[in-house]
Amino acid sequence: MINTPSKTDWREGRRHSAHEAIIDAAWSLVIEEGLAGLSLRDLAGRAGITAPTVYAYFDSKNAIYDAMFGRAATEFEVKMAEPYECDDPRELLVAIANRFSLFCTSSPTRYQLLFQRTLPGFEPSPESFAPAVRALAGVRELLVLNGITEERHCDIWTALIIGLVDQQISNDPGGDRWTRLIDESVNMFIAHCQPKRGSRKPGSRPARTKGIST
Amino acid sequence: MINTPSKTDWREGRRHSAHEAIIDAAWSLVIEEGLAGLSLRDLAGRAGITAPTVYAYFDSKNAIYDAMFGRAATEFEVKMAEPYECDDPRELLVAIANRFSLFCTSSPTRYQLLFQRTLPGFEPSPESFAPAVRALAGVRELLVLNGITEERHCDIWTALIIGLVDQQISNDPGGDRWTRLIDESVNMFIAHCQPKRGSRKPGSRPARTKGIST
DNA sequence: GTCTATAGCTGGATAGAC
DNA sequence: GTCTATCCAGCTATAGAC
Repeated sequence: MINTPSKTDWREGRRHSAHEAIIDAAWSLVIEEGLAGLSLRDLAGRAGITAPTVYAYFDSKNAIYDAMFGRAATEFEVKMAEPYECDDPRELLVAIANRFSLFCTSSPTRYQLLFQRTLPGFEPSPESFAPAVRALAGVRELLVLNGITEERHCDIWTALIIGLVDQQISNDPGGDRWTRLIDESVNMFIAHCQPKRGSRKPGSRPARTKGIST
Repeated sequence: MINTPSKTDWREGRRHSAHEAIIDAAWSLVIEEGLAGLSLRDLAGRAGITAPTVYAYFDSKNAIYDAMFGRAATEFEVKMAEPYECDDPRELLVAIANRFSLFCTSSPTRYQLLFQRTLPGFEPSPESFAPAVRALAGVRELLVLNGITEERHCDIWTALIIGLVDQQISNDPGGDRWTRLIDESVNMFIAHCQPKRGSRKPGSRPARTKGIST
């Protein structure tokens, strides 16, 4: 259903199909009412249609969540793929962590849908999930640039950044009590993963890549 | 309501009041159906009573969540306060992190209620929250034992451990991909917070305590 | 595609007899 | 305290006219 936009030009002609307008309304609604507060009535009202009309575009409520997930994942990929202004590998790591943090804190609801699995019975489709996977592969590349290739170090990285973001959103929403610790945390992380680094060029560290792939 | 057990012996005589039995049923239900899947009908059925009878013990559904939160917080306090078998401050940190991790992963639903705020419109009462605060104060003490007193270091600690637990529960439920990294992560953390420590006795490091209290 | 109307269900919460 | 019966609100989803 999502992949069959009925041949009308929903990309060239109007730039904004009814399909997209519904997802617009859905996002504006869940940002106010929470992820679980999405009802088809309210959604339709906000989109300027009636509830049954929604079913002309989506098969079910979960299909709407899936489209919302897909948009969020695409936004994630686009945001993370923007060019960086620095070259130093360490600063790149700080930059990507800050960018990730900003992406998450700027919309906790989006963060909740993308990275926490709180909706009962909802699983994103592979198509909606794909952009997020690509974005995370980009993160992995930056770690490699810093000579960090071991699986467990990558896992510590993701845990560290997610932990900072999670604490920020949960315990100091709107503030910066945890996000301001990103720079220091990256230093801690790098110092651990590159203990013997002096002034050598990064990326030249021979590290065996053991462990499973993600 | 919780603090007025109507004078009957709900601690000596039967060891298990009806009040407690309902919370038992509530927990067994949400563990199967998820936190949001708690309905008064199902709950009553599981407790061997009818739905209206629940209102003889709790004023509302949120009051039930609050009692569930209170029990979880007490379990948390009890578990974290158990004596440790080691004396070395670093090993104490590893032990407490592992204990916390085990507590969370052994019941993701309980973790979700206690540490993630996912229930719309529910806020635990101060009385239910108190045990969790006391338990976290114990964690702080262990950090001080390691000479870690600065606010930002404590915040990095909580973020790091929460991040490991969160990734474990979200991306490898039932496994140990992230929890097995606790020991190494504690090393990373301590190396950062105690950079100049040689063989000096821990706890004697003079550190100014700046920052707000929690 | 969009509407009105409504089915069918589940939820929290209450009334009142016993 | 516990029950039966019920209210009322909300939800997803469908039927069928236009």
